[in-house]
Amino acid sequence: MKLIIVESPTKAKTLTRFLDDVYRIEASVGHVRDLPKSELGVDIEHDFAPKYIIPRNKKTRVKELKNLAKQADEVILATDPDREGEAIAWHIGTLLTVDSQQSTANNDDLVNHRYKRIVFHEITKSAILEALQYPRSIDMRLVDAQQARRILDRLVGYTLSPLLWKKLSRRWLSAGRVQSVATRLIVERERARARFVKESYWTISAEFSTSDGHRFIADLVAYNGVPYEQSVTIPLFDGLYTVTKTTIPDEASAKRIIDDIQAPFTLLSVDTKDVRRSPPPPYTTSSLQQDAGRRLGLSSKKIMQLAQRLYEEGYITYHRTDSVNLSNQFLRDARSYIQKTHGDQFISPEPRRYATKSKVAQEAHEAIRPTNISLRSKDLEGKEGIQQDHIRLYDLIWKRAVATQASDALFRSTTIRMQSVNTYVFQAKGSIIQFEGYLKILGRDVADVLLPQLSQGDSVQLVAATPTEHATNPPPRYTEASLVKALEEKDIGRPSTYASIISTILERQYVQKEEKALVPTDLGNAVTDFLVQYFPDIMSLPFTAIMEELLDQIARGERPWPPVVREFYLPFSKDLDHAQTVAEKVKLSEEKIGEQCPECGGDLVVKLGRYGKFIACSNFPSCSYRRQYRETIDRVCPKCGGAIVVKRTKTKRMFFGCVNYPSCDFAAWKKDQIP
DNA sequence: CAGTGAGCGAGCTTCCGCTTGACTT
Repeated sequence: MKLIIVESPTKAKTLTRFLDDVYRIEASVGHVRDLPKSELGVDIEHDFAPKYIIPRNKKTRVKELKNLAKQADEVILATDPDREGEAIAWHIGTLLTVDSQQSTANNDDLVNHRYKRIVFHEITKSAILEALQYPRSIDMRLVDAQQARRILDRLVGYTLSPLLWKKLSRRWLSAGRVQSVATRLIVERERARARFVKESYWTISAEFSTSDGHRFIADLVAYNGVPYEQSVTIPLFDGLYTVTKTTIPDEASAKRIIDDIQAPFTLLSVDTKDVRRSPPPPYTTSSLQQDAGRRLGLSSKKIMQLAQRLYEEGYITYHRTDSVNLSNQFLRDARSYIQKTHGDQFISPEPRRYATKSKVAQEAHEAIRPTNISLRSKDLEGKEGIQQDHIRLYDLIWKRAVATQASDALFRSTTIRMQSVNTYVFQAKGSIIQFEGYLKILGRDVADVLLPQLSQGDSVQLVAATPTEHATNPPPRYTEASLVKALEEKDIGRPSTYASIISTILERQYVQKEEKALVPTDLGNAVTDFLVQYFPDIMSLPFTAIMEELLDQIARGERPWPPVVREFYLPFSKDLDHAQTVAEKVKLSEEKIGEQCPECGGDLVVKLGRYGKFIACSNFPSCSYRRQYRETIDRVCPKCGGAIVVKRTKTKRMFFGCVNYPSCDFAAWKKDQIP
C-alpha cells in the first residue's frame, strides 16, 4: 500500500476514484501542527525558535495517519503546491518520522530520506499520474518562509492584543497584521467622507427632433470650445478618488444659459465606432465574493458556506483560490459545449487563458469552475442538501467559467454632436449591440441606447431644454465585497481568510454593518488611532507587501529565516516598549441615558461589553447595577402602543419586537411591516 | 437558516492561514 496525503477530504475522495487500490489517499484536513494558543510559543532569546504542538482537534487525525504510515510501503506528501502546503507536508513528515523525545535537529534530511513530495495544479487523472512520475524532496526554503510568516504574525498579534487590553481597558480586543489594516481602511474611508464637502451643480439636457420627426435627448457639454464638465482628484488613504461636476453652480446660471441658446443648430459630427468587449476572467475567491455579493446580496461568509457545499458535492473546483487558470480539459469541454449549443461563431478563435495580476498569488489551485460542464444549475434542483442559494451561486460560477471561451461581444457606439449658432454644443451617446458573443452565456447587463439615423448636414431642432440639480458624492463606504477587493489588491490576507477577516472585525465591534455598508464604531476609531500613533509601520498599507518581499528572499534561499524575523522584531519591540511606558489609557466616551441608578442613584451609562452594548452604573466597580441595552426605533407597537425595540434570534438574525414581551407578543422581521 | 423571544457582560483573553466537523461551555 502506498499512502498519499492531501489537505482536503474531498480531494482525497476524488483521487481515490482516479487511482488503483495500491494507493490509499488520506487528508490532513489542513494544518496538523501549530503554535500553542495559550502562550506566545516563540523563544525570542533563542533565534525565535517556535514551539509546535498538535491542536487537540487534530490529535486523532495525526494518530490515524501515523498508523497508516507504518503499514505503508511508501508515503507521498501531496499537499497543496504553495508555501502553506509545503509547510504542512514538512510538519506531517516530521510527525510521522520523529518521535517526540528526539531532538529536532536534522529532521529534514530524515524526512526527505523517507518520504516523497509531489505537487499537482489540477485534479485530473493525467495530472496526478504525471506528478507521481516526478517526486522531489521537501523544499525547506519554502517551509522556512512559512515559518517566518507564522512567527511574525504571532509576535505581532500576541503582543499588540494584550497592550490594547491594558491601554483601552477592554479584554476582548485584538490586533494583527491583517485585521488592523482592514479596520484602518474602513476608518480612513469614513473620515474622508466626513471631510468631503458636498457641492451642488447643475446639468442641462435637451430634447431634439430630426426633420423626419424622431426625438432624442442630448446633454450640454461645451460653450465656446470650453467643456462644462470638470473633474477633481482627491487623495484617499488607499488610492485616488475622482469627483466630476459641471461649472454650472446654481439654477439661475442654468436658466441664463438656456435663455442664451440660439437656434438654429447644426449637426457637427456623427461618430460611430465599433467596440469589442471580452469576457471577464473566471472566478477566484475574491471575485466570487465581490460578484455574488453584489448580484445575490449575500455576505462573504454565506457565499463561502454555499461554495463549500458545492465543492464537497463535487459540483465545482476548490473555492479558496487566487488562480484564474483553467484546465485544458475544461477549455476543450467549454468550447465544444458552446459550439454545440450556440454555433461556431460563438467560440473564441483561440482558447482563452488568463494571467493572475497579483505578485503574491500562489496559484495552488485552479480558478473556480464547474467540474462537469453538462451539469446545469437546474439539474441541481431537488438534490439532497441543495437549496435555492446553492443553485443561484452555481449558476453564476457555471456561466462565468463557460463564457471565458466564448467570442467577444461587439457594440456599435455612436456619438452625435450638435452646435447652436452661438457655440453651445450638445452631445448624445448611443450604443447598440452588434453581436452578443459571450453575453449570450453571461446575459446582457446593459440595454441598447438607440439614436436616430443621422448624417452630417442633417438638420436638428431643439424642442426644450431642462436644467437638473445634482450633488457631488463623497467616496462610498466599503461593503464586504469592495473591502475584499481592496484587501486583494493590496495583497493583504489570503483567499481562505477574506471572509473571516470581516467576521473578526465585526465580532470585535471595530466595525458594524449598516445595510450593506461597513461603518467604523467609536471603538474601531479609538483602537486604530492608538495603533497608528505607536505602530505606524505595521498599520501602513505596504507592510504586508514588504513582508512578502522578505519571505521571498527566504524562499529563494538567499537568507535564513531567523535574521529576517529579527530584522523586523528589533524595531517593533522598541515601539512596543515605548507604547507600554508612554501611552496613556484611552477613555471611550460612555453616553448617559438620563436615568438614575435604582441602587445607588448614580448616572446610568451605555457601556460596551464583549457581546455589545449594555446599561450599567457609572459608579462601577463600587456599584455593580447593570441591565440589558435595547435599541428603540421610531415605531410603536400596533397591538399595545408600546415601544418597538431591536432584537435578535438565537441565530443572531435581527427582528423587531414589542418591549412588553411576553405580555405582548408583537414581532416583525422588517421595519416597514410595522404600521 | 427558518419563520421570530430573554436577562450574559466586569479576570485568563489574542494572531494568520490551512482545512472541516460538531455529545461541550
